Amino acid sequence: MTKATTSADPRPYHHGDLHRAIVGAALDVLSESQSTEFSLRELARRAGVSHNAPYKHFADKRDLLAAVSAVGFELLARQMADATKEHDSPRERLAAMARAYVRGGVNNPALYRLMFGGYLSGQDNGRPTIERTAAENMKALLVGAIRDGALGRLIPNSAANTHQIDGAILIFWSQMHGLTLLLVDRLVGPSEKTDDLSESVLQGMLDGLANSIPSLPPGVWIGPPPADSMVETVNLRTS
Amino acid sequence: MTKATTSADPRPYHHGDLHRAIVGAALDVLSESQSTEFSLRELARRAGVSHNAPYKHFADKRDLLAAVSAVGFELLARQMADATKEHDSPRERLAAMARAYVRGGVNNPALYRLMFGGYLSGQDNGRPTIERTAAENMKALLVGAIRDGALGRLIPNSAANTHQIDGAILIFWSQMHGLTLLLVDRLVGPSEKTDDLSESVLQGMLDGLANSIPSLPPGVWIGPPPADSMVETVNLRTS
DNA sequence: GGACTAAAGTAGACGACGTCAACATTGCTC
DNA sequence: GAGCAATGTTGACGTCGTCTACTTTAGTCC
Repeated sequence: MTKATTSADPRPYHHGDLHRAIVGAALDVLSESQSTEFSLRELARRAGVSHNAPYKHFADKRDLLAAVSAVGFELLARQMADATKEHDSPRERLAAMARAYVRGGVNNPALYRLMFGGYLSGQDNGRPTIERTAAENMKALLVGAIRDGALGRLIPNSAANTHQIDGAILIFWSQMHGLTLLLVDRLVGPSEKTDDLSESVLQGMLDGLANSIPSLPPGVWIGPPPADSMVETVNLRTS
Repeated sequence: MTKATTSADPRPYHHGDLHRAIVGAALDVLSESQSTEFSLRELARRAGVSHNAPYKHFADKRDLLAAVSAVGFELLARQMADATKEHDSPRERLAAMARAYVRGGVNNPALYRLMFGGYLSGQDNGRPTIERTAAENMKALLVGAIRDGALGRLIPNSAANTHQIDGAILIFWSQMHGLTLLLVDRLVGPSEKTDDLSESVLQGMLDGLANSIPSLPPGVWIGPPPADSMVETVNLRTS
């Protein structure tokens, strides 16, 4: 009976959904302060909870950051998917995706940097699973658009074409990723022209891809690394 | 006379060149731990100096990080310049630059992330001067290669062509920057194929640029933002 | 319906960190 | 050779991530 359990106590001992509340607070802080260096304790404070409560939901700070990052990937994928809905031609769908992608990064640089900045992906134990699947989903969107003919011709989903599609995706993704980060880091600007820049960079890229899609060297992967490439870093002491 | 000043004391009270020593220690830690989260105190320890000595040479941690980042830019520019020396054709010079650029990032991800990661460029008071000039130098290298005909034709240095060159640089830079970061974040791999990937991505890009160099929208800048674009964020209380 | 248990939250401690202020030592200048 | 500015040291403060031990609550089983 340390605190009165009077009828209208607004704060019960148990929060109810602290996991979601903490992630939400992190997203808030991220977009308010635009800095990736916030403290776990502040998130707890915002959620109206003791500084140690989050540890019941996240193993450590990195774990929390991974959850936030995963939400970021989902958000971005949704924005890209939504953007394509308004268009029919594959070319325009891809362009809309590009705009949405770059815009997503520019609108919330801190979140984008968290997603791609590599607090995660530290070589000790690769990118957390929750994040990997979110990133995979995003990649699937691109595959669709390119296969449907964004490059001026259909690319049926055969084994041979897989390499072509991967080549195109690599170019597209790295181009947009690079543009986004240059904008975010203010090495290119101004960011009000984000859409124009996306469009002209995309145009230059498509001109190249329409002529020849470079075939990637064998053994290359795009997206989160395949599981077998991490065998040596996995915990082997389960035997 | 707190400590004996005996003849062969290996550590004099004054270090001699602590500034350089600290930056050097930071570069060491960065490439050893591959984490951008090292402590000022550890650098001091490595330099064999009290935890507060660095403050006589750097205003704060951010200031130190900026110095390290500037060295990173200089290093990268040197590697790019060296790489071009072995080649005559503009196309090959640009390709060598691309390889050197991507390789530089992949060989020291933590440093590359520090350079572009945005501890700096926080919107409070833009990127530190020391870094800006280093980044400008790097950009100048690209301008040279592209002007000299890397796209298959000479682009004389006229005012009209400036926009074309900037368009080409934007595409080139964001493409290589994006590829580098995808490799660094292990979203594309394996990194042993860095050179192959650089080459095929470069090829796809040049095919596009050879056909049409997109003209950038007016008012766009590439490289560190022009001084006048930051007027509003500058401290105005000096009046 | 009441005891038991596991989940969820709290309290307090620890060492490390960035930074500040006060002090000590040294090298340079007139 | 005195004085001063530059450089280094010591100790302190508040904050952080994380650990351990304790308390409160919700659900389950007889």
